Amino acid sequence: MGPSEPPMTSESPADQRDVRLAKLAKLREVGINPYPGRFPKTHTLAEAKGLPEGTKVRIAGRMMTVRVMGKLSFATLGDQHGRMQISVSQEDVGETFYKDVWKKLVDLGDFIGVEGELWITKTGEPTIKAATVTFLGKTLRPLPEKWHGLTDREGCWRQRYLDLAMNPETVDRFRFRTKFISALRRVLDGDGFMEIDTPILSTKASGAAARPFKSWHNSLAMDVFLRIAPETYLKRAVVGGLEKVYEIARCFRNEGMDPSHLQDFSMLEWYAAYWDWTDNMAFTERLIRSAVLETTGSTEVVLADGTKVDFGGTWPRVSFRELIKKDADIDIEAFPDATSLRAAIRARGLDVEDMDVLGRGNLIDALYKKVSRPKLVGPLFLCEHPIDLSPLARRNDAQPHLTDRFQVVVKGWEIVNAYSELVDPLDQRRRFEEQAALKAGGDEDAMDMDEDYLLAMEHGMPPISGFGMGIDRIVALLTGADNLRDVVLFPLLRPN
RNA sequence: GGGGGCGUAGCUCAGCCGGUAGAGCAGCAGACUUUUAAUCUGUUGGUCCCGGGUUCGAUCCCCGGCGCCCCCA
Repeated sequence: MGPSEPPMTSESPADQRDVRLAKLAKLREVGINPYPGRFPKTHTLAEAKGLPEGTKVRIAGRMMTVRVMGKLSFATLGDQHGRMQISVSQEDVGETFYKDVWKKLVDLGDFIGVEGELWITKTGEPTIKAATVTFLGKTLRPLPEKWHGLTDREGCWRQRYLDLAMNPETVDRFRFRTKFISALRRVLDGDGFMEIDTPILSTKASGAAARPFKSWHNSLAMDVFLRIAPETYLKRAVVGGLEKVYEIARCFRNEGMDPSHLQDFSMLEWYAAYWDWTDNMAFTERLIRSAVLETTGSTEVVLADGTKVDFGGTWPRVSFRELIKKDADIDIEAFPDATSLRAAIRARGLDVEDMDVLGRGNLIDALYKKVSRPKLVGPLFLCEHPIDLSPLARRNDAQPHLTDRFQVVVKGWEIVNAYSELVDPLDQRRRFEEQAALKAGGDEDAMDMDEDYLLAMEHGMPPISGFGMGIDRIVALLTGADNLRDVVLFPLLRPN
């Protein structure tokens, strides 16, 4: 032992990390590599548990608990799929190894490999009787407590690896996320959609009404923005003749955070040529229903607060106008501009954030979010959005002040936003101009003019219907999480 | 932006009316060949989030700050 390593005696108190550093040095001293290169396993722990007695196996995992009783020990190993008991006896592994290595140098949290055969203890526990124990990775810090695990919510976010190592339900939640996304991919791929990648960094944050993150490209010497949506690029692909495309796109919005909004999040977007919004609604119901059924085993889901939501069958269609009329007693059709609508909202004694700077579209949206959305359980389709709320959506043929658009709302959360796309380049130009004017007037969520996208549009678009879904949100709903950070492995937090 | 709450050992948590801190687990030393939150004996470990203030004395009261949560705008 070197001079810098504290002796492990009760007279010389040491930090648990110091104790483990000393053990690490000791391992090397006795010729054991604490960090070997590989360990071929024959079975996962879950697999090994189901084998017949007497089967020889090589298994590996992290030491989760240990019970040393003189010359015989039991320990629990943990791997990605479960836990399993092993037994280590002095008789089998030799007195020197047992006393000097197993009892003195192996800590909870260490990775070990075990070669041995399966037996069943008198309490019926399938156990691997170790013929050899191999060191696979020395830990320098203790794991959280074996019984309670890591429960501190902030701790789980900041040190997700500990949350994963200690709490099986956390692993289950993230495994669900992965399975759900694969289920979505499977339906889309099976329906002839092509998965493509579009830029995350671009010179224009387009495709949604949101504030972007801004950065600087050194060698091009220009501002770049992190995408707020993949929309305009996916539509450029449709211009090029890719008729059904989708992307699972990480998007970034430099806006307020709350339990249902993160600054970076995953969105599924697709675009289908020759479809309209009603085709899209039918497909949306089918996609979500089948992904939910496949991953949860039912179309009915219980949310974090106990509310039951059923994704089966046909979901109700509710118009934007009816909803606001019902909840705020305001008929938005009667107020064709922001000024009159603002007066109507004030006359009902309602207050909406940033009321004086919002355009009519965003004003209606803010009103809906205040009076209606929190009450919605769903799943339901919210339809007939006003045109000034939907700068990229197609105008309805019969009611030109409305758009062919729908959202899916579940428990007050917007899960999906979709519409028949605007494919008329001249109409699109006018709407960009209106948005730019709103932005100049202080509506920071309004959109910028996007000439490059207009150029693509002018080369011709077929009828298109598009769709966007917040992956994090639906996964949170389906897993009973009430904060999106519970379904993101490593959420952004201020440094502690 | 406003209001409320939380922050104590590696982890989970106590801590009364202000008297400089405890438990369980983990760790360390020992006993123990069928345990599984093993048990038993002994024992180490603290920037009580940070900085001020009040006080003879502050984990506790006051002010400011930091991190996180919840609610509201």
